[in-house]
Amino acid sequence: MIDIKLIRENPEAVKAGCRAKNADVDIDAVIRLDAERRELIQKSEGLKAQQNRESEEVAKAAPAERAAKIEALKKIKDEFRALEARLDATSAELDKLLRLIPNLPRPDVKVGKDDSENFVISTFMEPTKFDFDPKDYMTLGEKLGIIDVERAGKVSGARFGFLLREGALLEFALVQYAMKTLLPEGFAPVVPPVMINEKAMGGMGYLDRGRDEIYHLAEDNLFLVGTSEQVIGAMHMDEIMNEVDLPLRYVGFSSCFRREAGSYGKDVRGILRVHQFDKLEMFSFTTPEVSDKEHEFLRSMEERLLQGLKLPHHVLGICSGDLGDPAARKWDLETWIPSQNTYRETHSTSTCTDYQARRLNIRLRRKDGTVEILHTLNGTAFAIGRTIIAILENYQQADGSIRVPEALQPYMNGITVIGPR
RNA sequence: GGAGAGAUCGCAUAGUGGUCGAGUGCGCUCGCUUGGAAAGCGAGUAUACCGCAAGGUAUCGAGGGUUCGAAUCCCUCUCUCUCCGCCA
Repeated sequence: MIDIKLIRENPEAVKAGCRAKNADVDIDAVIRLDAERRELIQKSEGLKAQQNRESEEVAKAAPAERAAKIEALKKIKDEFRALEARLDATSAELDKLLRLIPNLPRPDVKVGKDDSENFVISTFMEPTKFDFDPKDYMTLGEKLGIIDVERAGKVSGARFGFLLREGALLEFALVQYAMKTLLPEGFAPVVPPVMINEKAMGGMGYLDRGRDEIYHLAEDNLFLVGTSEQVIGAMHMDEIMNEVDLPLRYVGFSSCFRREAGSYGKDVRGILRVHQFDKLEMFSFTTPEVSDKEHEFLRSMEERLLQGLKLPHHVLGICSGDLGDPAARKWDLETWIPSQNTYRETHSTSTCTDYQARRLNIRLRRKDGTVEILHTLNGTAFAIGRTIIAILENYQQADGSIRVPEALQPYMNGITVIGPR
């Protein structure tokens, strides 16, 4: 949610931001409803004040006058209730519209209509070259017995997978490697719940849009998280943090669940796009003035993690039209996938400025005692499945075996090459 | 899953229809005192919204109801704790 004051004071800037994000929202209606709401507040609170005042007099009144006073107050009570009903309706309507307004892009974000206008910022390493015919990760993974989607189909259905043996070990190695890299930077590790309630999921804004991506456990009214970002953000809702405790950084490890509704036909084979995968996610709470710097920092962490694995990748600047609602700026890291002869998204980092925090009511108390909304940011440390895909394909050898990236070797129980069984 | 108890201002507690947005203690902040500190003394110590301001309104787990008036009475829900069952 953006700040209503911003709309009052600078509606043109908000309209421009919505245009840049291809969001069709009626800002003028918001302004009208806001004015109406404030007028109703003044009227109803004035009436309430009168009622409160005169109610007190009832207690002091002589018994003879009491009945008459109470009779008069009954009228005020009815009037107040009518006004209150109008106020509630107006507020609800305003709130509904307000929630549809996306976060505004930061000034440095390129304006563009969709992903075709995203642009490469930097590139690390040349695409991997092979002096043999490289295979795709599924061919490699199945042959090595470390990925099994066929049996996953048997027990779960399409878009699930088993990671087995060295495949599973790679997951834990990635976790260890990421922790070793991130903990010295002040990230607190966290294993969050993956089932969250309606308030938390709604607070993160995922129920207004994209609801059909989310698994809902109807019997218990719980939702499966699509990313630990949803839990880590919500875990501090309705809290006021002290300025001295910021930035507060977490690195969360969790399974992530996505229905992938509407992605039929895309990436159907293998484990690139599945209903369940594990992910390490960075999350920061910061003061507003340092959030842009923190965003750069999260991106630098992502680059460091990928560079340590020596995986070819590039950094993509996401244009305004391709930003999600909460994001004010986003960078994606795409890693080279030889079998597809292209880069695929493995990492993404966004600053949500105060957009999520306002909905979640997460604030900061300055040293001088003033209170304001803080900023939230998130970034992928590793989407494990996709990173394993990139490792298998880029580190494959002519005989179908896989070299283990040096950075992961300390965590692989002595395994340096994953060979056929 | 069964039975019971509870949820008040950072913490601990008081408060059963009007003088309660709310007392007391602890904590914290500032001041006095001191060579310095402790103790002691004094003052302060929530958030949001509306309003140019004065000020007003709301919030005692959440939502609804009764009443001229609700922390206090009624209903629903959530969470916490204890015992039993089950379990990693």
